[in-house]
Amino acid sequence: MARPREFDEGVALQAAVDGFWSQGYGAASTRDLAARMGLTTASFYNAFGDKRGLFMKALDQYLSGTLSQRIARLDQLPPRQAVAGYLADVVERSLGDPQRRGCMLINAALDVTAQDPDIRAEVAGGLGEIRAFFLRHLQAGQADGTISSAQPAEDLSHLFLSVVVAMRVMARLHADRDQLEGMARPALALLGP
Amino acid sequence: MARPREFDEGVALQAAVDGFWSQGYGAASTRDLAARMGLTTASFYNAFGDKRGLFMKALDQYLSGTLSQRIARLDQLPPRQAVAGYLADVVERSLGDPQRRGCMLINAALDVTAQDPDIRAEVAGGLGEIRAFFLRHLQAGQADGTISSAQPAEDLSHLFLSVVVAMRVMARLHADRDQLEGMARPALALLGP
DNA sequence: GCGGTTCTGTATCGCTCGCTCCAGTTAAAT
DNA sequence: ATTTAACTGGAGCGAGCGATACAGAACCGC
Repeated sequence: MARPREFDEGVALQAAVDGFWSQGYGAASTRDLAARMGLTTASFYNAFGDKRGLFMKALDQYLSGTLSQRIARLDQLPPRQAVAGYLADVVERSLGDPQRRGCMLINAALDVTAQDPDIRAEVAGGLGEIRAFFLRHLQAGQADGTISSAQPAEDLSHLFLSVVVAMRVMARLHADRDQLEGMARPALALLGP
Repeated sequence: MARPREFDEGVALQAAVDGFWSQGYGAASTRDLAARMGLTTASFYNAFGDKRGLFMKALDQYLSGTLSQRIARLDQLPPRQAVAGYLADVVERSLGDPQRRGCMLINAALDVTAQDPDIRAEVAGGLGEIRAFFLRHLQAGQADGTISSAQPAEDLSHLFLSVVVAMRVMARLHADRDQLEGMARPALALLGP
C-alpha cells in the first residue's frame, strides 16, 4: 500500500539508547539523536512520536536488553553465586566503559525525567526487578542453607540494591576498582561463611 | 566609591542552591534562577559570573552548610551512634522533603555537570567527606571495641557511603520508610552486637 | 501503469536558552 | 557639589531547542 521504512526500528532505537545513555534526557537534542539514528527530522517524529515517547521506548529497550539478559543469565547460577555474580558484573561493566556512563536506568532516576510520573514508575519498576532478583536468590539461599539467615532476605535485598545503585553512581565519578569492590565485600560478608 | 549592592549575596546564593537542587543544573534557567534570587539579569551576571560559576558557588554553599553542619553535629556522638545517626538523619531528611529532591551533591553526581572535571572533582570531594566521616568513626569504634572488626573499616566506610548514596537516589523515586530503613538495617548489623 | 498511502528531505516555525550591552540610578570619596 | 565607580533595569543578541509543514519520492495493490 505504501512506501516502506528505509531504516530498522530496532537499530535506530539502540542508537537512541546510546544517545540518551551518554548524554542524559535533557542534554540529548532531537537533532543529535536523529543523526545518531540515521534519520531525518521528519522520519524521527513520524516513527517515534516525540522526544519523551522515544525516551520511554529507549528505556524499555534498555531494560529488556541489558538488564533482563543479565538477570536471565545469572538466574542459572546457584543463589550465592547469582548474588555475588551480579555485583561482580556491575563492577566489570562500570570499569569497562571508558565513557563511564554508569547505568541508563539509574541515570534516569536522578534526571529531570524522574519528575514525570510515567517515567518515574518505569524507573522504579526496573529497580524493582533488580531487587526482586536479589530477593529471589537470597530467599533460595537461606532456604537451602547456603546463605546466612541472620538478616531478613527482604532487608538484604534492599542493601544489595543499594550497593548496585551506589556503584553506578560512583562509576560516573570515575571511581576505581578498590572503591567499587570495597562496597561489595562487606555486603557479601553478610551472606555468611 | 560606588553604589552598594541592594541584595545579600548569601541569601541570593541560598536561593540559587534551592533552584539547582530542585531542578538540576541543566533544567534551571538563568532567568528562573535570577528571579528566585530576586536579581535582574545584569546583577546576576555581575555578581556571580556565569551559570557554571554560580553552580560551583551554590555547591560550595550546600556542602559547607547542610553537609558540614551534619557532620559537625554527629562528630560529637560516640562512634557507633554517629554512624547510625547519619543514616537515620538521611532517612528523616529524605522522607521529610515533600518535593523529594534528594541530596544536591548526589544529584549533581549524575547530572551532565559530572562531565565537567572541576565539578566532578568537587562532587567527589563531597562524597569523600562523607566517607571520611564514616571511616573516622568506624576506626574509632573498632579501636574501642564498640564496633566489630570482622570487616576492615575501609570497606565498611565504602558500604555506608553506598547506603547513603542509594537512599538519596531512592528518595527521589518516592521510596517509603521501609525501603530506606531496609537498606540501613543490614549495614548496621555489620557493626556487631 | 496508475492511485493511494506512507515515506524522506528540507525549510522553517515559535520559543527559550545563556549572555551582553547600555542608559539611568545611587551613593561613597573628594 | 561634583566626580566616579558600581549597581540596576530592561531590551535584545545569536544560537539552539522541540516540533511542524509541505513538496516530492518510493512502493504496494490493483
